[in-house]
Amino acid sequence: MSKKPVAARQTQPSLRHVAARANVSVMTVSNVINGRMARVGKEVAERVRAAIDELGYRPQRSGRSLRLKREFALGLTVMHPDRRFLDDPYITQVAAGMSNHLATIGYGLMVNGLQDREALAAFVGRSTGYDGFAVMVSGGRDERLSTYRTLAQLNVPMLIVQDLPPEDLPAASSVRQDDRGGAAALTEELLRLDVRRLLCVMPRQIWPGTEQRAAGIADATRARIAEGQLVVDYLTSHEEDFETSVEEIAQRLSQGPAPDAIMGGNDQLGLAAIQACTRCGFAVPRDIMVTGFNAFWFRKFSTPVLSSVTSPAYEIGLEAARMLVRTIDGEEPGGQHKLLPVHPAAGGSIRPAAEPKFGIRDGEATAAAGEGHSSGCR
Amino acid sequence: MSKKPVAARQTQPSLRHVAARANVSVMTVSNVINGRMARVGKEVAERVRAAIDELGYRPQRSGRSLRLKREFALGLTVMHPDRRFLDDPYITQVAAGMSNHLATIGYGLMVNGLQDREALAAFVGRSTGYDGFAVMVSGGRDERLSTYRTLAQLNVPMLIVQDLPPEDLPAASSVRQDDRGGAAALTEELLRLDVRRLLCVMPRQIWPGTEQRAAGIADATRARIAEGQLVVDYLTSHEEDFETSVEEIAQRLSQGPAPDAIMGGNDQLGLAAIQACTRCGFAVPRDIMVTGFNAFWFRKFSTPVLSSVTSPAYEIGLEAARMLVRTIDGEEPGGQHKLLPVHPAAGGSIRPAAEPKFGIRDGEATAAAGEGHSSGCR
DNA sequence: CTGTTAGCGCATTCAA
DNA sequence: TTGAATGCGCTAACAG
Repeated sequence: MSKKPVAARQTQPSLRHVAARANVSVMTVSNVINGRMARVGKEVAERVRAAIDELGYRPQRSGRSLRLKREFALGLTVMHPDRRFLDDPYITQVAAGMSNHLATIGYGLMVNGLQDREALAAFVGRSTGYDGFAVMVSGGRDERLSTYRTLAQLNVPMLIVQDLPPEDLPAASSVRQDDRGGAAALTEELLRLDVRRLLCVMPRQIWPGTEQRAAGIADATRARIAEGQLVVDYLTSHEEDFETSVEEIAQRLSQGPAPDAIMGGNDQLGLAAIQACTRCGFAVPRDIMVTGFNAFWFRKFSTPVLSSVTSPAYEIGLEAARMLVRTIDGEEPGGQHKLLPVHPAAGGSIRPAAEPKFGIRDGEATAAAGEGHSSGCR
Repeated sequence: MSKKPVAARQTQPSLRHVAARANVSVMTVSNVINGRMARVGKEVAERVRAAIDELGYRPQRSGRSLRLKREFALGLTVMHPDRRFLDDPYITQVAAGMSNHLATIGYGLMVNGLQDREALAAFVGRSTGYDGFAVMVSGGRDERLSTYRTLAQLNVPMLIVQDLPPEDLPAASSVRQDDRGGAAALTEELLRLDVRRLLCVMPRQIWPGTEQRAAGIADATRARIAEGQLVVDYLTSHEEDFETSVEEIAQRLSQGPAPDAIMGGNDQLGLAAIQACTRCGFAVPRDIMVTGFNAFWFRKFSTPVLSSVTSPAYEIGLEAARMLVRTIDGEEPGGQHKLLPVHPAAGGSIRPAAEPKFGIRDGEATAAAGEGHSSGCR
């Protein structure tokens, strides 16, 4: 029996209400809820559960958080100039992976888009409410590092997606996909098909991943370029405005000597390249081969289906959530770095002979190779 | 001077630490932080601000939440069988709209995907931590209503996106786009172009919006069907597997008499229809006209660009957040219902003459009509 | 203008 | 096995 009368409340019932109703102390109710059945008699537990049901009681996060110094939530912070920051399949897959993993352990995911440094400052000044967060930042490396340093002031575990932290943030973890290796492997595959002139179309809006892909292409082409066996051209294009991309690529195609292959820095640009080829009268893949990167669902919207590289974005989200939670739980220090492999995504925009030889995983590549073939425009 | 010594803590500084450092009481610090400058001397405020900066203090949400009975966060709950629930442009735009509005008022957005009723039950049993939530549910109407009823047990303001609540939930609000009217207008436009046989391709996975679009098509065709001037066929197709959709539509095209137009229940299916037409040797829009719905960015990936209807999904997110917050603040009761207009999104997959006459907004439609024309495959 | 008191809901600690 | 006391960080209400 509680001495203090329970104040009349319009709001949610609390432990006290349940305790009063079940004629037990609040601690007993707390123990029942948290499954500490060793400390509660069976009959009492039943009574408590009945009271919980009758009152529709659900534990209130804020009290629990205050007591345990745990928010039971992670953040996903995206620094990107477009206000529709979420409208990017990469980000949504990471978010879905995080959210789904967190749901299994009773955590929530808070998403935040920061359009500029001003929003970043406001965010850092205000934000609490999670135990750790993952961050995805667009822009050049220096800009990104500065953003990471600012975010580190939040003073909770931070995990960087698709990028490495600067050395002065040893506590920051990271999860990346092997963009560099994947791009190199893809490039080598094209080179094996006698590509002598290659056009790389990179997005104007830089992300860490696209930087790495450019590096991978450079890795794979350096020797041949030196030998004079290969010419690599670059074109920077808006990925946001598809039609503009198509025109920019088409214009380039109509100017100089035609490339044997076009590598898009992502799938959007790969699709734009296919359209540009078609528009200029080149057949894909016969005259020009085309590749994308990430193998998102919309790569199938082209004819032929865009050959690409499968991104484990969803798995990155899962892993990011797992790593952060382990660090928060003190099971693992910060500063961990994971690199997930990428796999070839067969399509019809590379000449078929190439597909089975791509990458390490012969079996999978062969199995997947059939995937795109039925969609040819015959 | 605080009597109780401030315990040594590894964690974040609290008001007490700041107060001790600035030699003031906690309330003064609180007042400074909350901008109640009328109650604080100018010099003292400066000293407090200095202490805040030196300690890197940020207010802790849980204490504030506990005291004020406010979580300063909204939820976005998506009930959909695919674990990659976020991988849908409609949902991401709603989420971005909500998140961006909430950021301006210091609120957070928590996203949740529920794959099945089991996850739903777990969610309802556990979830606290927001002051209200928006919900997007796929499936048939009865299923959806049952989901809304279950979610209503959370006992915080609920706003349904793209659907109306059942009558026994008068407190639930909603925001929708005018799918029915938009689909009807689009259909009428096609009928004006002498369509005598129409094929509607609807997704297998139902959402409230697709249901409404089907209703709109029925509205617009009923009379002509009765007069024997029009035949409408229906095809249900997976939108998830693009290649399968293309094949299903192509098969239908090769079976019976060819339709004059194909209406896709969404943009994915519209794109699939264009590919199916091409594959079967029909020119779009000359032989068969094709439409989609929502006008998401990827509609431009086809040649010709898919004619569609612009969805205000982002604005729906903004409005959802605004309405929920107003209800939470007690400025407005629940049970409000908003319907946002849709607009034609000109493309090349309807014969050009049609575009300017579409819908109400002649000026806008005419202006937009040029948009798609340059991308024809000429 | 500034300080004191009290209590939000919960779980750890200790006592019965 | 159960209960009572305590305090996490914060702010409304009131006292000085």
